[in-house]
Amino acid sequence: MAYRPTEKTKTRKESRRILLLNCAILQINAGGFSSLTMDNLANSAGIAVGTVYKYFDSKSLLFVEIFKILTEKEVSIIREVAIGCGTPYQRLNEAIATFSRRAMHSQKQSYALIFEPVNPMIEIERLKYRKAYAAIFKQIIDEGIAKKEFIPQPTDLAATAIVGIIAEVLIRPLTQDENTHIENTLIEKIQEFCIRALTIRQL
Amino acid sequence: MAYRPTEKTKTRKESRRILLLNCAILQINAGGFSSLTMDNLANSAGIAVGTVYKYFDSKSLLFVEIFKILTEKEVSIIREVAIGCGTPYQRLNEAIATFSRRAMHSQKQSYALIFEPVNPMIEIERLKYRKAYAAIFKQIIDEGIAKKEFIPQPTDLAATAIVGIIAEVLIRPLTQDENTHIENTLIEKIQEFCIRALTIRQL
DNA sequence: TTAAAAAGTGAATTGTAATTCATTACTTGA
DNA sequence: TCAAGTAATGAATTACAATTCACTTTTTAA
Repeated sequence: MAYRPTEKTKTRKESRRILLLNCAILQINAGGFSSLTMDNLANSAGIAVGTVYKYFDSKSLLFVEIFKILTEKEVSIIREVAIGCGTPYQRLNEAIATFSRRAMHSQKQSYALIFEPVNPMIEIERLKYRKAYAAIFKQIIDEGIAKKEFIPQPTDLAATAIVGIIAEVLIRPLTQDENTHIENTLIEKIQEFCIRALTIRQL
Repeated sequence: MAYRPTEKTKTRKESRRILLLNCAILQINAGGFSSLTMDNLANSAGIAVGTVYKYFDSKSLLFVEIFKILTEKEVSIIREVAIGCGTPYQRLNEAIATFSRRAMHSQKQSYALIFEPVNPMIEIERLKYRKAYAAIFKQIIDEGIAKKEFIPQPTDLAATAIVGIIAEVLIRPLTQDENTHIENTLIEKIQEFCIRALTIRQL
């Protein structure tokens, strides 16, 4: 005999949820996960703290959802490149370059996704994220070995190693915010290092 | 006309300080940095919380001191190996193996030192720690290039890459505590991957 | 209009752990 | 033995942010 949620309210609710996610992502891109509190999220979205809890049961769940949104996007972009055209050699180089370029263009975000200290729940997601990257590299490497472009080797390890190299060489230095100067030949150097480890070279 | 600290009291104070550090390290080895609170530290040392503050001005400073103790030890062990006898090739392999073996033998500790989420003050120390490792690898690689054992290449990057590889391939999997089975050929595989990236191979 | 349901509010509560500090207990040299 | 200085104590305080909840406002359908 009374109130029932209608299309209109459902739509409004959904768009508010998205607004909240967007505000949260903006904040994370500006100052990392540690800078996002339920209070400042409510503020920036222009609603009350209590209301945030109508949309997300807890901060942890909110964080996990955001983490998944951001990482799934990144992973899918690299996956596109990886299954694109070209030889395994070319696609590996392209995948490394794309991963690196994107990291350099949103430094705060990639630091947050790869390195920033987070709670255990997100740390679990982070592991999946890194594994997803490795799986992509592994596929390219397997194919490259099949085509005799790459040396036979444990491909799981090689793929994981590449993720480690990019993280350590390119993303970790972003800790020292801003002033870090990254040479624009760095990506090429990373590619060359990885390729040397993978390919058969002619003398 | 009265009390002055004597040798005896100074000695007692120093040994208590060391006791506290040891208790703290035990706790960290058992459950990581996150498991150490000022309360349980005081408990395990058998003293009152307030007393801990007579020895360490804050938890952050205590943590930094512990972090330095642990990492300086690790780094100095690898450094020994690195400046030991043998060709650059041999010493690189030995340095990688030592780093890896030590990590595998004290899993909780190496995870804590390399990956565990920590406060910003320790994160700064961690960066120095990783750089110290890289510096050791760099020295070996530079020498190897001079002796034509390794291919000329940006050695800073190669050294950092090796740290990234070991961290990602070997230490990060330790996150999933205990049950993680690590093959005992893993170290060899890491060595082979790194060597391929560095050396000139005969066909 | 109106009553029921849902959504929104924000001050108050809770949880957790670091840190303080008034008080008590030792140590020392006279 | 005593007075002065130092060390130890641990309950109370502080800090900080997540979370709750009694209350108000909005929305809907009869």
